[in-house]
Amino acid sequence: MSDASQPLPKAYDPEAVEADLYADWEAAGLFHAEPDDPGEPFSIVIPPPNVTGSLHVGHALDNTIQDVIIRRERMRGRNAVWIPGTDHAGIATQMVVEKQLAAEGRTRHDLGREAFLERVWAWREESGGTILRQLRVLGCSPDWAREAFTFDEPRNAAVTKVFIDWYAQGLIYRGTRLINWDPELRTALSDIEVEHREITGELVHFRYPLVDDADRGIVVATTRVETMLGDTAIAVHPDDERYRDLVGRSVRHPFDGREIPIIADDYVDPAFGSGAVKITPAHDPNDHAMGERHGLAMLDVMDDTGAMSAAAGRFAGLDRFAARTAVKDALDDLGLLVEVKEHVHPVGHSQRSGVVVEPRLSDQWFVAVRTLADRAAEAVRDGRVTFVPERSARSFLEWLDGLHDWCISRQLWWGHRIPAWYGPDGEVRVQVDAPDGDGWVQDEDVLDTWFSSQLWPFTVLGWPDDTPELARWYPTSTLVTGYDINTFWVSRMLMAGLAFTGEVPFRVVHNHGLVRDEHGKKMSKSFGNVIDPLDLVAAYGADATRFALLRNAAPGTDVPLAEEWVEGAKRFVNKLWNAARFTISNLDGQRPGALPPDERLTLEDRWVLDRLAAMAAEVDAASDAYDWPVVARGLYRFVWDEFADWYLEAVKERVYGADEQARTDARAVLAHVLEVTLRLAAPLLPFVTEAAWRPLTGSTGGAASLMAADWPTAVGRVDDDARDRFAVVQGLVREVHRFRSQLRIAPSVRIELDVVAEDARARDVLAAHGGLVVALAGLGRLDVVERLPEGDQRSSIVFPAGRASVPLAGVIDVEAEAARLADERDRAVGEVARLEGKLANEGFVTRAPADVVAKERERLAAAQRVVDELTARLEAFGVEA
RNA sequence: GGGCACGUAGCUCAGUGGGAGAGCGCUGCCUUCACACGGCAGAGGUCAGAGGUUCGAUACCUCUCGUGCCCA
Repeated sequence: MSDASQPLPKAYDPEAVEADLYADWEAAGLFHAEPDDPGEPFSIVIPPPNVTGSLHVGHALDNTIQDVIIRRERMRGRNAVWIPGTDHAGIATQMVVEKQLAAEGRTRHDLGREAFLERVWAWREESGGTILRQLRVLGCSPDWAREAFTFDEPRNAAVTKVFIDWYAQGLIYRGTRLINWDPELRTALSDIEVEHREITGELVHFRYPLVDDADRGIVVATTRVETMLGDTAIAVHPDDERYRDLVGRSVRHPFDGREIPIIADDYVDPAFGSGAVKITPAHDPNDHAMGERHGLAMLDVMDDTGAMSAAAGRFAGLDRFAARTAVKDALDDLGLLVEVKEHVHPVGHSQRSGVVVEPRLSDQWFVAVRTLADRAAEAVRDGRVTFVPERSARSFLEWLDGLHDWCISRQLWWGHRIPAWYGPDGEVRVQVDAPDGDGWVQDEDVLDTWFSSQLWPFTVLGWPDDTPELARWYPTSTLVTGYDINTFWVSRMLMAGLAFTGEVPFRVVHNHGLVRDEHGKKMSKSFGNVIDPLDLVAAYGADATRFALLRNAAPGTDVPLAEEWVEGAKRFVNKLWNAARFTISNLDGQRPGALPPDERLTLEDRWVLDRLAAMAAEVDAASDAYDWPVVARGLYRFVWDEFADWYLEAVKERVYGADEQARTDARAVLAHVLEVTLRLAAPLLPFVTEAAWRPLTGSTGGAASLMAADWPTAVGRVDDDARDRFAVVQGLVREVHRFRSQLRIAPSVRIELDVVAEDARARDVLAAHGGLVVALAGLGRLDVVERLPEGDQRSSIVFPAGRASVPLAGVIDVEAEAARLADERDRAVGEVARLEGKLANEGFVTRAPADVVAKERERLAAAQRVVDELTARLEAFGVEA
């Protein structure tokens, strides 16, 4: 651990401290919670990443936010637990192992189900869960002892119970329905595993000849012409004059001679294409619905690989895309092809394999979601669950409203096997073990991974057993996830949670956005703009990586990230480190403790305590609101612009001075402010704050870590008077700096100043704190006078609370000085004009609030003063006004 | 087509019914005893456009244009 006797390094070195600090926290048990620990319960469950995954920048953001929340809640004294784990990622994991097998020239079928599963488990033991280990590098502090897996034993039993219970309640059923089929992976998918992408394809118009009048036909348009092999109707709009006389008649299928009826249905859009639509109920969701309305035949013309089946006649065996071309050519040969146009349209792709999904009739298991979704929606509407940002709730509700039954069976091996048994006489039983008697065969399929992860918030706490964890930490407090996951997972947890526990699984859903590159582009390998969070940690440290992510992570808003911004965050971390280093090295062993009595606080002490109070209140409130950019900015501004830039500079006089009492008092305030600041920053920047806090407090780590310190509340003290008075000092100091810079006066030149104050307070401040101004502005002398000395060897500085006169005594370039004065005056003249215009407006003076008008009048007077002063000064230089 | 979000400095973003801000980038000066991963100063903006409300609009309302996302 850090050794307080060693001098602190000049530059903060994350690599030198992070691993040790993390190990120390973990060894001290600071991540672990028990249900009977003291404090109000607070719990978070991790959105389980795929066991196959490795940490990408989206995970880094999601888990950093969770870590910030849980660290703060621990410091607030809550009985806080953060439960980590992974999901078994049915398709992804199976694909990983199948790929390995393919490299050996084998398939899973060569191994057989049992051996294959053994192999997947072996892979999981060895390589799975990399991502959780990577979270440590980021400083994440979940309760590792409670790590869970969606496919481990306790979760397994829960999944089976849920399936059996829902089946008994009629909420799970088996049926032949149109589902999304992945012909590559040869499995069903749920609606949400289908991504719609805009594709440029062809809109093919072709003619179906009428049965009773072969010279006449009806033209239809389609982007998937191969599906015409499965057409069982032609539909037109009932009000469409063009086709009115055709409804009820039939067309003849050009390839197999079938007669296909022409029907009328409101669903048809007369304006699209020819106004007539071919209907393929076995291969299109809308057509399927129409087929059910009209009792049409369902003709399935494809097999499970996406190739045309025997039902496709002469096209049998062709892949669906080859068939598309072949059918088009065949129609052309028959003179039935009318037109082929380029057409951009959305096409469903498998999220897993990337291939075009085929809507297909199939025997699958489904969850009837209507009643579950309605209960979930109710919980959102009555506020049992709230969303941050609130607007997320609205689209969530709309989505729930349109939800279709959920296809939960997958034609895979890796996953929870469906507890359904088929008897020799066709009987179906849903139960844990095989029914008595011979000939019972278990369903071959497994359940969708989401079917188990929907149970995550309560199964990780021990459900269905009645555990102390469940009693204590359920419902969980906050779920942190990207808005893109609301439909996938949040909705399902809500439905399942309400169904099985009677309570919502979490009280708050905090949505963050997606991490993008610095121009808002999605990160993608093909685009080459992917940022690896582990590279960031290696180069800039975990704290800087966390800070850079949080700084732009407004609720529900995408998070742009660029490597150079992380570099910027690192500079901030270094700034904090050096402010701490300065403080600690000047304390001479003094520890943070009580502040000096009020009467011994100096102006800068009172000011910094006021700023600290403001920052602490802002950070606290913004943390409650999950407004991370405000939290990050609040800390940044205080540490850099207030504590380091002004307070540390101001306090040096006392720290380096000879007055023993003043030095002790200054040290006390310094130590106090730094210590509170470190506590406020600790959830965001756990490493650098801990590394500074230990030498500051003399802590040796372990249980006595900053991590375990109290979250500061009601710190500092609001002090408007100190703020106003310090502003007088700041205003003058800034103007002196400007003066120097514009006249190129070297810092070594000690400027001497005679100052006239505008009012009594300013006079009082300048008289009492002249020394402070002298130190901060690098002056040789400061005298507060009643009247400024005259003379052409002097120049003027106008600052918000007064005017100053500077003897130039030959050090000044007269031309540069004249230019400076003219520039200053022009600025003020513009200001005067603007304000005069405003105050000349009758409406403004009579209708605006009196205080606003008064303020504007004061501004005008001040600007006029500047103009007068500078004009006089310019005249002294011989410049005409 | 429906819904949501968003157009403010070169880039990424704050912001408020009454004097346009930050970080990065850029320019100049400064190696002053916490920090050159630093200090000080500076340049840079018709706050997308048009109407409306108001004494006053970057902010509130309407429309237009543009961008992104979700759903159909």
